[in-house]
Amino acid sequence: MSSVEGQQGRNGSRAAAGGGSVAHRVPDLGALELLLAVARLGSLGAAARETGITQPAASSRIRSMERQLGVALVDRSPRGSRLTDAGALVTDWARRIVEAAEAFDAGAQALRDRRDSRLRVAASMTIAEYLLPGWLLALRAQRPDTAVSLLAGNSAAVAERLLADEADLGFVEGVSVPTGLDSVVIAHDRLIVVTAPRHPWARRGRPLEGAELAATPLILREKGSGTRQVLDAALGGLARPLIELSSTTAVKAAAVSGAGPAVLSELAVGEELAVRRLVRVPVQGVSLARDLRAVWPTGHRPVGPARELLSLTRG
Amino acid sequence: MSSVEGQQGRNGSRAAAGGGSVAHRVPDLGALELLLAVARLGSLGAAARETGITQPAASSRIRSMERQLGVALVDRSPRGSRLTDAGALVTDWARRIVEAAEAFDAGAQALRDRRDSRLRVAASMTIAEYLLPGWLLALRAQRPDTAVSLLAGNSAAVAERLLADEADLGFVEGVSVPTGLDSVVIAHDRLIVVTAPRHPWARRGRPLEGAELAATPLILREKGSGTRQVLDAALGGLARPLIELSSTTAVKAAAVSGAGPAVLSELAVGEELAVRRLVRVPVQGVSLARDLRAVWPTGHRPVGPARELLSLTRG
DNA sequence: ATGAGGGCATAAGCTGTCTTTATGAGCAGC
DNA sequence: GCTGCTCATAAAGACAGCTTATGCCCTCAT
Repeated sequence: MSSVEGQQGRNGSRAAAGGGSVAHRVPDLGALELLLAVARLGSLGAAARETGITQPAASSRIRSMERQLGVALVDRSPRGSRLTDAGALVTDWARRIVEAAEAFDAGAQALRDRRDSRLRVAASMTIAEYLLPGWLLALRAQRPDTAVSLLAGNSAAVAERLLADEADLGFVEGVSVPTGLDSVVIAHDRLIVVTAPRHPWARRGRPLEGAELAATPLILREKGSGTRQVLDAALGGLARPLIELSSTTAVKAAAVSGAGPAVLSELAVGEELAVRRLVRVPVQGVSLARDLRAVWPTGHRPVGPARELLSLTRG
Repeated sequence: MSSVEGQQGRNGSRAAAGGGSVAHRVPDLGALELLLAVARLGSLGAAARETGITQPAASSRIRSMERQLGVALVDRSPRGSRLTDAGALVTDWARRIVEAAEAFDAGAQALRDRRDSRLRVAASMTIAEYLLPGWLLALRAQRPDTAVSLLAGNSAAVAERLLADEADLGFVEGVSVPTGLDSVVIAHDRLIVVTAPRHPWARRGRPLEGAELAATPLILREKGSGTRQVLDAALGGLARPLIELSSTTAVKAAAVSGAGPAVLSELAVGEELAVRRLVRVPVQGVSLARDLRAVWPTGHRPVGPARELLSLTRG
């Protein structure tokens, strides 16, 4: 059993208006990375070396993190340091933050490197938001010195870039492939109907019929968005909005708060479903699937870094 | 070659040589939170007020974030500020980091509040690691002033705490419910077989048979762990380890690196599957499902905060 | 048109945090 | 006992971020 000793109670719980910022209660990324290094290497000093600081700095940083969290994280001994049980748990949670930060970094770097990049990627929003950072991380692991640039836009914009030779590889979601482009399906996405767990639909026995879906006011992206287009097409142009929001995130938030059923990409709600913040409502008789495709100008099969990235996306 | 990989196995992200730690390339949590506030409120000044700093501080912070990333994030105008296209993308990525930080905070706070907490929770590792932070966040949203304490351990330890009245509500994963406890199923988990995308099994046509699974050396958690017990039971005590590792994370990392097939909880690999870092191998004829249950001492139905939390976990 | 108000930028000074260097102390194995 | 590993402590310096105090720009209402 995890023996977690609270250390000292310094109560800095100021109930600030509007919700206190999490930044003051969570160690910064450097500290979390250091903790991961300690977990992996089993020694403060080694972790310090790896993260490029001195041993006393590491020691002090870990200690102040323990003070901040009010929990002992590592068992120090003259032969090294091991995580406490609580420390192991904290480290697992910390790893998620650091992984998110790595994805952020990979993406941000691609946004920056416009100029001299050896691989220019154009992607639709959903792909750029949810999938590309992971791919870029994988690519970096294989080819650390490949500078990538990223341009996000809709399908038409992606096609335009490719045809103007301003991008080497594109990714689009959607039913049809823009003319002038070759493509390969790299994954499947699906729009799904979700509700808050206590919504009546969350407990329905039988799957939802298309007609029922079309007849119910839904939380939707605005007209013109990719997901809305797919939905409208599937329902015959008849989706009834309960409210229209301009970002996937806003739609999710509204659904979570129980405002009503929402229709969203499976990619966007994986986390929410896993934790049951949202519940999936089965649907019958309507095809809400869509392919995710890699695209390139007809005849110009991807080569070099583009091929590398392409192969990553398919495994 | 039995286990005892200790912490070494935790191979999260190798420090990229030359690149340095991600912490230096990613804005700190405060800056990301500020960016989210700007996105939401449409004004630097308003975001500053909400995050409890002055307008010049916000201005400078956003600016230095833009400098750091090399991308313009915000379109300033005398009527307010809107995100640029790149800024919207960056904000979406940033949101993931902040959400992970919020989960971290919720969990960490529960580890700390041992003493005077009004709700004492005991949970098995998998649940504590993957689900509980989300539940705690939801609980905090409903009842902001409920101090929660968390104790993580195996099923037996959870039962022990409950029976000793050292915990109000427990969560266990497993086939059987410890004696002396009432329980309710709150979710279903399943062990799944995963491989790196280029492993031969990733492209098999037909599902794997139980016998085949039992005959193949697998990357596994050490004997005695919850997942290992379920697997052994399902296969008839016959799982053959290729290597045994002491943490879910280590198993994942080994599988991703292509060392072989691994067996893991569905909960642990949601993200990896979504991004195709791992591929699920269908299995036939073996029941790898397990229930996740909330448990409490027989007769003592959860009341107050415990009931509240329980109802959250079921939706 | 003119003043009020919201919104953002700049400059200067202060404060706190994290860092390094330098040192001490505990434990293992030869 | 010596060497090598570990971690802890102390003192001093560097840097980032904050605040206060301004100023400019634009829009809207009078």
